[in-house]
Amino acid sequence: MINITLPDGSVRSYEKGATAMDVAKSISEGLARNVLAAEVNGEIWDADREIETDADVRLLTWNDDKGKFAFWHSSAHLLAEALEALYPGVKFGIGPAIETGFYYDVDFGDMEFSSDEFKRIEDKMKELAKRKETFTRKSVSKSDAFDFFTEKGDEYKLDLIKDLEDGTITFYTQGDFTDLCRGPHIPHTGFIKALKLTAVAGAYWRGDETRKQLTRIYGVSFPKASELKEYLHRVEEAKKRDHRKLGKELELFAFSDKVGQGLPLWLPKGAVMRQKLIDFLQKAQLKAGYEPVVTPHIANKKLYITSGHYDKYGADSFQPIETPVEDEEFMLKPMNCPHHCEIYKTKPRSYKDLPIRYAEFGTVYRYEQSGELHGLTRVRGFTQDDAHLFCRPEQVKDEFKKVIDLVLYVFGSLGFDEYTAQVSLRDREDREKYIGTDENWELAEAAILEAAEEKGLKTIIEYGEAAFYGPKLDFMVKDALGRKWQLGTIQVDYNLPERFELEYTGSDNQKHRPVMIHRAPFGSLERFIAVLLEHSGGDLPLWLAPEQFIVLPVSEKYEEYAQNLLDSLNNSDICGLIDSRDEKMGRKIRDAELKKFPYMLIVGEQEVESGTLSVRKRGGEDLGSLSIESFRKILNKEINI
RNA sequence: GCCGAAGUAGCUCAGGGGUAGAGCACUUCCUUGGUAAGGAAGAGGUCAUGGGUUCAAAUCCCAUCUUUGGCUCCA
Repeated sequence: MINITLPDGSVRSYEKGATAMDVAKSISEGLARNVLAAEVNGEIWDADREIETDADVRLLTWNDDKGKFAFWHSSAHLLAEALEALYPGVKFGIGPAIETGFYYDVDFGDMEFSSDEFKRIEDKMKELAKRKETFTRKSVSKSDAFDFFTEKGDEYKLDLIKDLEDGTITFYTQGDFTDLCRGPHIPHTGFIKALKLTAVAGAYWRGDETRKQLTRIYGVSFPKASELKEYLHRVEEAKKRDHRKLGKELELFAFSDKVGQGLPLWLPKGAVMRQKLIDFLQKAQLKAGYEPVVTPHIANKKLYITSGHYDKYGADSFQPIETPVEDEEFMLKPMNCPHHCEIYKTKPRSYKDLPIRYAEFGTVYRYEQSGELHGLTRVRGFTQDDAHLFCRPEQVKDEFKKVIDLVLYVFGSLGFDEYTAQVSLRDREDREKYIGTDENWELAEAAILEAAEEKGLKTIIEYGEAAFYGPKLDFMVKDALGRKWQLGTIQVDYNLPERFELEYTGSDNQKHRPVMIHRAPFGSLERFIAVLLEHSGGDLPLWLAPEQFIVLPVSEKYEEYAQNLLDSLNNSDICGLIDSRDEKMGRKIRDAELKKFPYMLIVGEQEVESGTLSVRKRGGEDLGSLSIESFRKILNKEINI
């Protein structure tokens, strides 16, 4: 007999070799029907894998992320089984579960694969699912595993086996399909009641551009048809918050083929909103001791040769602009840092001057691959809310902490409470690609980790994600569809001061090298606005809305009253307009709601007589009749963030 | 850049080898109104661009451009 301890602390006895499924059955039939896998002593197991010793067991269902993971991973196997049945000779790469759903990378050989095939494959998957095929686990030796896939002719699986340790290799079989797999899997394919293939894409084998590109087929699956329906509904709802759609509807920005791809045009309302964000941050930065500077959009190529950027990115950048007469070459500015270094160098610096903080809303241009461009989140011309801090080495940590405060202030003011703070360090092995000494890197990495720790920031550490010149701390926020984007960034740089030979005179009257910190709380205005739109669904906070209110006269008889109201409310912070169309109130309100005006001011006979205005908030809340003064107070209170 | 998908009126989209369609928006007229669409009439398109096939191409084929889902990249 063995003792199984459940999460609630209760202990039950079972025959040796009992499975998690047996445990579930002993509790209730209903639970047994829903068990997808189990956590046995912290390890995820198949529900039907025999337990030989005393163990802590947690049963996993659809309500556990790990249960979903097993479910989707099994769905990937089901996809592979269907593909093998429909396209004999197809070869398989990897087929994991992802955050939502699963994919499988496959090599169709010479066949061109398109999403037109989805229906056929889905039907086959459903047919196989109905057979309730069990997933059978089997341990195999490395040589047997080699033999199996050599005979099958699947070089991708052989490539994977090559890196596995003998004795740890397992196969899973369902129906006629056998895959190299660590598991675990759900009890049988019948659990998969609803599924949909969602996308097809090219993906390089092992993520390596130089290797063969496989066909990646994405899908989602669910234990109930209603959940698939709900999922598809959620996706549709998320698309309504897409910043590209909102940008068009709210007339914030546009693109033009003639201007060029990835080069956003800011329309009047978008430009107002953008300027408000700039003013907001500028104010906070002035308070925090930053000094604004301005630098040109082009610079001599020599500047980037000095900075090292030309060597690193020159070939993949917009190419130099040549002057008509002299033999000179200029580059479009891809970043502001070298310019700020030159500003630092305009006069000798003392240790007493540091830290120096130069800030610039600097527009930069980068040649991004055409396939990478995406709305406002990935563009070729964008404005960074950039600043460079020059400080003494012992000031790095303190400055870093102040920047964290500023980033959190910005995020807090705009309602980004769900972000990931990612510390990007060097690759653990490959250190070729980084410039600067090991010693400096270690100092910088330690400074970031300590600053984040002292600020109580919950971070995740990514090795190999550092910039080539230094480690960084990035703040990532998800868009409507769950894609992660980097917004705020703080980066330590020991390299540029070296290359530009920046100096200050220390208290010892000796020359010393300052440390540089790059930072941008928004990241770029473009990307920040994109993510802000997706989070707010276009319902911008009052202070950021391009137009705060719209006056809706009940008929043209009240036009003059409306105009007087508008004149007395408009000022530098508050701006509105009148809807004087010959339309009924219902229509005017509907249109104002669609345009996301924070406030609608209805004026008709009652208001004219009493000298008031009737206030409706965006979304429908009726604040009733107010005097102009009390409405102005409401606006001012809400706007002073 | 690579693998898929798409491009028809200002917007959202239907259609599809034989004279280009709808709804909304727009213009004019009627209506003078009270918290999410009042009514009528009108105007609006080289069906992304360039080639090809055909008696005939928006429709079929090829190329290019742009958008888009991924991959790789991201100073």
